[in-house]
Amino acid sequence: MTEIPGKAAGDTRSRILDAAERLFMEHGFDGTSMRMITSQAGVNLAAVNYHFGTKELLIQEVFRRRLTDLNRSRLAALEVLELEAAGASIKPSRIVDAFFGTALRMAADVEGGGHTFMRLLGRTYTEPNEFVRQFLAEEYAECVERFLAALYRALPEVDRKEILWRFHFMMGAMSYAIAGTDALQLVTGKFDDENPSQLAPRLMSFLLGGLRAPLAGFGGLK
Amino acid sequence: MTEIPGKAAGDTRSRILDAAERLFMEHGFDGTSMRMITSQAGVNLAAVNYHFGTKELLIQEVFRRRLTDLNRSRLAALEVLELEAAGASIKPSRIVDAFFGTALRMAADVEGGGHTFMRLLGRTYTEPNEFVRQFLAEEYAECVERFLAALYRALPEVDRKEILWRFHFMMGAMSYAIAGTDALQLVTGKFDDENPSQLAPRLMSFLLGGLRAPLAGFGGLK
DNA sequence: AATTCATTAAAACGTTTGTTTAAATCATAC
DNA sequence: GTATGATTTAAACAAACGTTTTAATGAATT
Repeated sequence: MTEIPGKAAGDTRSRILDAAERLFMEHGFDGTSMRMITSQAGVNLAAVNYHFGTKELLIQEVFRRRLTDLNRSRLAALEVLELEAAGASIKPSRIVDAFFGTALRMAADVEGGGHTFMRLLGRTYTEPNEFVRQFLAEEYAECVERFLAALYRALPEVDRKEILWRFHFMMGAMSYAIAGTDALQLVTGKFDDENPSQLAPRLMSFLLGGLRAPLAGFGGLK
Repeated sequence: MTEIPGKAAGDTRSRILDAAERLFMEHGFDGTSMRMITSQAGVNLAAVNYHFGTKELLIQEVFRRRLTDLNRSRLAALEVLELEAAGASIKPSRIVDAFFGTALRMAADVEGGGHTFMRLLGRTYTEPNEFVRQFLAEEYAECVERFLAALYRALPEVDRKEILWRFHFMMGAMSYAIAGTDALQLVTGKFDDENPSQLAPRLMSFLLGGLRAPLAGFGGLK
């Protein structure tokens, strides 16, 4: 049971997960081979299959490792808000912060790997791979449901379908802001020199502006 | 030079491009094999290499075929606005519509393939593949530069860096809204039954709300 | 009718893929 | 110290990959 420095028990597992996380983020799932992962992790090729079974199960574990904590933190933040409100209505901005702000704070953790993971997660929302989509949906189901319900209560005068759309839009803006920093920086001449510390307040303000925007369908469109 | 119905000259090229477009959208670039493309297109395996050279050049052609028109339309819409204004300032909402509205109108064209392409394009913004990112950046450079300049002129009192960020956020919200409809629909119980006709006005209203949101940094943060 | 050039067809190329096998090595318990 | 179970290692597997090659087919020109 003694932890040996340099090569502790379970060290191989962690090394694989860390290497896979970074490589999946950089090259995608199909673009990352088992050999890339194991050589980056400094372990034998067969180690992935030994510890995780298959590549798909490794992908699943890469997500579960962090996603469980993320959504637990989100729900904990929401519960704090609900307790504080004590039955009264909660400001939508607080709810948005509990969901998106929590993710942004994780994305700000560069050293611990949270930044890498959030970039990977952002890309995965639009991942073609059916298996990954299915897994993500299940992992998110409860958390999203709870937050949507909270928003419905906080905005009782707004059609629920509209809230759903706006939640969708906010997810997109955040995912892309975290994951797609490479995309436009070539066009615009790199502007992430101060990333990601300045991202959070800017994005939050944008999201709340979008959430509060007048509903479509006033100018004749419907 | 006579066009023969049923199997016209260049028909093979188009069949390949159409099949590749759909398959890339569904399975990604690495997840789509040459054999998947050629069998879906009903042509011989060697046809892709004969007509396009390599898989990478095929990918490039899939994008160029539609992207050139899209950005041409965007720039044309912007020029109309600038001519109408005749030197006076242009409303930011008009500029946003010229850029994002044009894309959304293309995405609404389901039969002509514009919908498929825009979903592919949205996914590609966060594409890990270095080669694809580089190509997209070059293809977008001029158009983005022109629109950013227009927004700078329309909002002279706003720090240009802030405008750049918000443009970035808007790109994310749109890309995700078009490309990622599968992602959350599993969670939320599918809501694209009326897609994509209702998407455009809702998204435009959200984007404008975000663009007009008060800048971050009031509450002590900077 | 013969020739020419573009296109299509079938088969094979060498690599790389994820996974498995079987032997070697390790730490721990008896 | 010997046995045991977990882990690591090296080697090999069939399958799938993008691409190339060589021959057959097509239509238009001379």
